[in-house]
Amino acid sequence: MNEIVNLSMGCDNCPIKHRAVCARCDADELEQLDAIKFYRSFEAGQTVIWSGDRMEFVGSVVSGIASLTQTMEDGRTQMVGLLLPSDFMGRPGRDSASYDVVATTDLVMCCFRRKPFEKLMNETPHVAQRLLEMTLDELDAAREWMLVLGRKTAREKIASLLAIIGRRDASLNLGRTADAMVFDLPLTREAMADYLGLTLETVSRQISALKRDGVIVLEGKRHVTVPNFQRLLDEAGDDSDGGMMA
Amino acid sequence: MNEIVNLSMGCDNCPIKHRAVCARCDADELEQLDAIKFYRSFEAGQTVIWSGDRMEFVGSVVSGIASLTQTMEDGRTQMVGLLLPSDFMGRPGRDSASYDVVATTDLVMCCFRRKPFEKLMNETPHVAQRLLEMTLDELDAAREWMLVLGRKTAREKIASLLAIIGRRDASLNLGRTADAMVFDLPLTREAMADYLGLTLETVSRQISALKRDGVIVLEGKRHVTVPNFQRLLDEAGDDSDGGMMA
DNA sequence: GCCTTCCCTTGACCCAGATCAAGTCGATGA
DNA sequence: TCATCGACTTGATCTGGGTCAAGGGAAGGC
Repeated sequence: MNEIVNLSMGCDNCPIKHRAVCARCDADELEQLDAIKFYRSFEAGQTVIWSGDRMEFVGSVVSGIASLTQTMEDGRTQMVGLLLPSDFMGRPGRDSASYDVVATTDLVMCCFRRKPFEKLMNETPHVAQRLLEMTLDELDAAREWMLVLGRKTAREKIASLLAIIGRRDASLNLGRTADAMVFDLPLTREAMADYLGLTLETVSRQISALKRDGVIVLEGKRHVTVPNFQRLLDEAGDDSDGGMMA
Repeated sequence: MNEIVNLSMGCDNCPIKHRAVCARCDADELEQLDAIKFYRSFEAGQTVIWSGDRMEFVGSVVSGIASLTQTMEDGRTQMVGLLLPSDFMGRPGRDSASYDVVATTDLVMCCFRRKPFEKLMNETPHVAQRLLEMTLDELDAAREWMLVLGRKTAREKIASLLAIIGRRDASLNLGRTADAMVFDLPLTREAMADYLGLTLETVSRQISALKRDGVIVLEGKRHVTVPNFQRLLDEAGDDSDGGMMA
């Protein structure tokens, strides 16, 4: 695909209008944004932009998941962020991408041409205000993740990731099933390993171990049930409920 | 100390006026900031604020270094940020601290009462604009650090940290000595370990190894000379010159 | 139906870095 | 002058997670 698509979608019925970078905009500002916006969709596995490439647009994830990764010359890679629906991609004021951005699932993005977007940001405060909030949240998430990467064991890392994905899913799918939590993993074992600073073999082994110990129940390779969420948090080494995600 | 101090210092001769959160402000805005500002100094080792404490002020580091650390219940700690001169502490809109902030060296901060600062931020765009820029830089630095924590070896981690400290020092102390770089480590071995996700013994061993291999020259325990900066970057696993810091 | 491919699991072995344990060095103070 | 203390170094040993290797199982193509 990688085509500009017409989704017959406007801002009115946009699923992320309350959380995206445009959430604070008034009708007039939305109109200005509308003039420079277009939708693009990507298939799972497709690269949205390569690190170092010129960045012609910035934008919001409407649906699906994208990952930000950094790569060393010798091929070691570390995922440094996950873009979930409503998250913003791109840095105003910078004209080349700092990370590889890859669609982890099928992905739809609401894009803005970069130059006009920057201009608009300087002229109207609401976009910049919201972007500051979102960036501060991302910074907190990144710092939370530094603790995971630097100090947690492999088992704790896996439990932390499951807790984050589970919590996010619970907040989106209003379905709060008493205390049994059910979700599908949106990442391959390899992507999880890249996120957690582990190898895919270790990820697989630790998931098997958590399953064996009854912390999680697996159906197939991706469908997860967490019978006792507090138990999962204990395994993650988190006090009470720390650990938000972008 | 921990006292409010009068440093007979105004904004005119402030050493960080070109890089701090107030860098974009005009005379009028500076005056408004001046009305809610005060200086505080802390001795090396003193805690500026504990995670979870109510945050009465936000502010900029004028001189010295502070560290942000996260701690798990069992005592494992991870440093998640270093605040260098001109860096901003505190999150507008949040009323309790998310991390322990500790003065790593003697420290002077230019503080603003939080509530009036937030109000001012909503009314004037220049502070918010600058804060957004700074937050985006910090986010990049945090992500850079995630690669270090997740994928680098102990030796590469040490080399990365030395490169960062050295580069910062070079940019402050205009003294760019051809290509021999000289600086003092502002961190103990333990603080380095906390930053790098290592133990202090491993830090000590790797520093000894880099010294033995001629990558660095040590005088005493803190004074470092880097005869060949490119060599250090190679040891850090960085391509060319990546790895900024906050 | 069968073959390929991708994703995942499991086992055997190894090593980088953690842990445990003694020191060394230099500053401070009695 | 000597004791103390904090910062650091170095050695011996252990172990969690990496590496290498061999498969399994489900989906898609021919």
